[in-house]
Amino acid sequence: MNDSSKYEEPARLLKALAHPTRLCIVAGLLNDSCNVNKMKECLNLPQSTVSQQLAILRNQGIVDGVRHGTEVFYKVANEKVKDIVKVLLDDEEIVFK
Amino acid sequence: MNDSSKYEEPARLLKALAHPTRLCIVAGLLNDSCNVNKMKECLNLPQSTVSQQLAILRNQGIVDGVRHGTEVFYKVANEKVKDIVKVLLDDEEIVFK
DNA sequence: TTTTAAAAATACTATATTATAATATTATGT
DNA sequence: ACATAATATTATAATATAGTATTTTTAAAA
Repeated sequence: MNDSSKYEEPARLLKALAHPTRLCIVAGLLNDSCNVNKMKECLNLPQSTVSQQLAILRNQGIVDGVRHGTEVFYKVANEKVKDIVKVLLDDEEIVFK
Repeated sequence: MNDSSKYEEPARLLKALAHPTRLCIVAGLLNDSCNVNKMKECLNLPQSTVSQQLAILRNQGIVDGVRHGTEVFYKVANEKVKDIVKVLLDDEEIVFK
């Protein structure tokens, strides 16, 4: 039986990843954590845009952030997502710098 | 440099997968090919809906179909996608029947 | 060549996503 | 308490996607 309700959760997960900015964020966090300001510089996007994309990733448990003073450092919080992104991007080294 | 144009193609691929029906179709085609009518029965969706979702998957090279008479048999045409879907769905056996 | 079956394409409404400016929150330093 | 820096939230206009009835195409059978 191919009850499609079974696919709703995994589809939601993929959907959260399926955007160039969000994919770039996750790829950049695969190896090192990073704060929002640095991301926004690297991505050349307004802070609000980056925060919104981070919220979408957070809502799916793909990333999570820890606050250090005024900054929040994000990391990838889902191992399955790490594997998927590595397969998708051919395991290349990606870093925010 | 985290130039996000680099992520546009892979994001498009994920986006095509990121829908319960399309994910279900791809999962169902992982091991065996299938024609549209059988899919539509299994999925309990109108033929036009299934064909539209197949068109989206075809446009990203995720599936392709071969015609046998009036029927078109679809299969997964992208190895990376197979790997991603297996990781995502924990490698479970899925078949249209 | 007309009919029938299967699949694809079209048209169109409803809904969702995207991007970003503006505003609010949270934490720190003065 | 006030100013400032970093991040989050809200509001909203533009654009994209979803679902499906209807129409068209493709191929086979009568």
